[in-house]
Amino acid sequence: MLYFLLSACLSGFLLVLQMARVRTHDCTRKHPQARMHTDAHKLETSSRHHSSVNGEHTNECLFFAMTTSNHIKSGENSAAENRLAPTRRRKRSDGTDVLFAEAELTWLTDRHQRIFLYICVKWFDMDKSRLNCSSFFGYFEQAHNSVNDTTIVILVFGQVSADLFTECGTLPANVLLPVEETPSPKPSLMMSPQLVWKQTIRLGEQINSHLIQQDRLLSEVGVTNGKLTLWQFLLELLLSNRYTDFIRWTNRKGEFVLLQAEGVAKLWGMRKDRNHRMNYDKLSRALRYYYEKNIIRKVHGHKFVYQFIGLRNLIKFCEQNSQEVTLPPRDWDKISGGRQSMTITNDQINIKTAVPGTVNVPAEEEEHGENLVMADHKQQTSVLSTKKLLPAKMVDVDLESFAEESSTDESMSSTNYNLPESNHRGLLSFGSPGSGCLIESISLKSGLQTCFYKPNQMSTQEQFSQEQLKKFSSLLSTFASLSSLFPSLSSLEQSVGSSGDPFSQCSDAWSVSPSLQPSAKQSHHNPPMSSLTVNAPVPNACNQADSLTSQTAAVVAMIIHLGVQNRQYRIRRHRLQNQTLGYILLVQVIPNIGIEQRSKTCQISSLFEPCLTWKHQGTVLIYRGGIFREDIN
DNA sequence: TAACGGAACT
DNA sequence: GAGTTCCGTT
Repeated sequence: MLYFLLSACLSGFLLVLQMARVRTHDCTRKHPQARMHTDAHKLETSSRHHSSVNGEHTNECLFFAMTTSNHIKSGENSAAENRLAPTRRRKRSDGTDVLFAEAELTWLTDRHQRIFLYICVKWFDMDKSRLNCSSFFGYFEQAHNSVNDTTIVILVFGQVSADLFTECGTLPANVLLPVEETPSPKPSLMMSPQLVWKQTIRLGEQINSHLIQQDRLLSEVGVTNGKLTLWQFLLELLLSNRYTDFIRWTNRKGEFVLLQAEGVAKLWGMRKDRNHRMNYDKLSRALRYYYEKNIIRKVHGHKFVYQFIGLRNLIKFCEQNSQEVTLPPRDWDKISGGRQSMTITNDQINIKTAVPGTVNVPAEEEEHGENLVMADHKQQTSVLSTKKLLPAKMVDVDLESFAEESSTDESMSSTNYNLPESNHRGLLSFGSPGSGCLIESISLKSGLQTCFYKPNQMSTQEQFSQEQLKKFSSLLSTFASLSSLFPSLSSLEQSVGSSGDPFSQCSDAWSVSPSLQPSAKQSHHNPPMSSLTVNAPVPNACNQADSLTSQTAAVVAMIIHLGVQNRQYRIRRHRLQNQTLGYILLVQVIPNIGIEQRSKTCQISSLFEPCLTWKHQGTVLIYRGGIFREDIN
C-alpha cells in the first residue's frame, strides 16, 4: 500500500509539473507589449500560454489532484466538474490576484486524473525502474481501471517560475533511463541498505548522464551554419526518429503529421530561443510562409499534416550544411515494445508502425531512406562507442561507516539498524557541466526519521527495522529518479537554500522534531542541508493520523525538497529572492473518495478552501486535515 | 477548431 | 530574412 501510495505521490507530482497549471494574469506590467493582457484576469485557455517573457515570473498555482479511484469513467463526470469549477480569486499579500481557472479544475478532476492514474500504473513502473514518459497522452483513457482507492490532493501554490510549466512540458520526452543499465529501485527483501544507497547514487548518475546527453542532442537539432530554420528543425526531428510521438512521417512521400502539434511547437520554441510562448498557432503561421517558398505544403483535408516539397533536395541541403548531428534512437521505444500503430480516424491517416532503431522515412523515398538508415546506424555506433558522457561525481558518501554500524543479518525482519549521524549524504554533480548543480541525497538517518517520525514518540527513532529501511530505500531510489524531472523548480532553490528558510515560518500548528534540526557540525562541514530534509515539519495533526499519512507527508516533503534541489537549469539568482514558493500544501484525504460522485466532488472542491486560507509565505505546510475527514464523513 | 493570410513587429 | 505575435475570417 505504501508502495503504491508513494508512487502515486511521486507520479502525481511529476504529473502536476507537466499538466496542472493555473495561473494568474498580472503579467501586463511585465510585458506590456502583450496585447492580450489588457484583460489582466482573463483566463488562459489550454492552447495558449502567455504567462511570461523570458523567465519573467507570474503568480501561478499548481494543482495536484492525485486520485486513484477505480470508479472514474470517461466522460461521466463532466457535470460534476462543472459544479466544481467556479472561478476563484484570492488576493495575495502583494495585492495580486490568484485565479483558479475553471478549465484547470476541469482538467484536474477528469483528464488530469486519468492521466495520473495511468502514470501510476504505467509510467512509474517501479518494478522495472523506469520512467516511460513517452506517448502517455494516448494511454490515459485506459488508465483508470487498475488502481486502489486513495485520494491525495496536493496543492502547490504561490509564485512559481513560469519556466516550470513551459519547460516541464517538454521534459518528459527528454528524460528517460537506459534500459539495460537501470537498476531496480524496488529493493528485494534481502537488499541491504548499502546496496540500496549505491543504487540510488547510480540512478542519479544515470539521470545525470542522460540529461547531459539530451541537452546536447537537443541543442544540436536543426542547426545549419549557426542558423536555425523551422523546416530543418522539423526535418531533423523526423529523421532522427526520436520524437515519433510528436511528429512522424506518414506513408506518403515527404508527408508528415504533427501528432502533438503543441508539443512540437514547444520543442521548436525551446530549441530556437527558449521561447516558452511558442504554440501551434504561431508555428503553423511559420509553416504557411513556407507555402510561398515551396518548401512545405499543406495536405488539405488532413489535420496537422504537411508535406515537404522536394524532400530529397532538402535532405541534401541539410547534409551539406548542417553540423554533424548525432541522434541515437529513443530507448523507450524498445521499452514499450515498439511503437504503436496509430490511426487518426478523423483524417483517415494511417501511420505505420515504426521499427525501433531505424529511420522511418516514406516508402517513396526508398533510395534516401536506405541511406538514412545506414547513416543512422553509423551514428548510433558512434554514440555508443565514442561519445563519452560526463561522469557524475560522487562525493561524501560514507558507505563504510554505515556498513560497519549496520547489521548485516538481513534475514531477520526484527533486526534493527543503528544509523550513524547524518553522514550519508551523496552529492552528485548534475546538469550541465559547470552549472554547479548538485543532487544532494538526503541523509539516510534524517530521511528515515522524517519518514517514520511519530509526534507522540518521546524521542526520535534511532533504530530502524528492516521493514522501515526497506520502505525508505525504495523511496530513495524513487527520489533519485524523480528528482531529475523537476528542473524547473530551480526557481525555488534560493528560497529553500541557505538564505531563506521557508520552513522557519511554520506556524505554531507545526512541530519540528528537534533531532532533525541541523547541527552546527553539519553546517560547518557541508552546505546547510535543506531545511526540508532536516527540519521537515511534521504536523501536529499527525497525532491523529495513521503512520501512513505522516510517512506520506514526509515523503512528499522530500519530493519537494529533492525537486528543489535537483535542478537542471540555472535560473538567474536575482530573480529568486522574491520568487519563493508561496506555500505548498499537501492534503491527504482519506481513501474511498470517488470523484465521479457529485457530492463527493464538491467535497473535494471544498478541500481547496481551507488550504487557501493559509498565508504563510514561504512555508511548506503538510496538512492532514481532520476537517476534511469530517466533511467527507 | 484547424487553417488561412494580413499586418505589425523583431 | 525568417520568423513571431496577434487576429479576423473561413
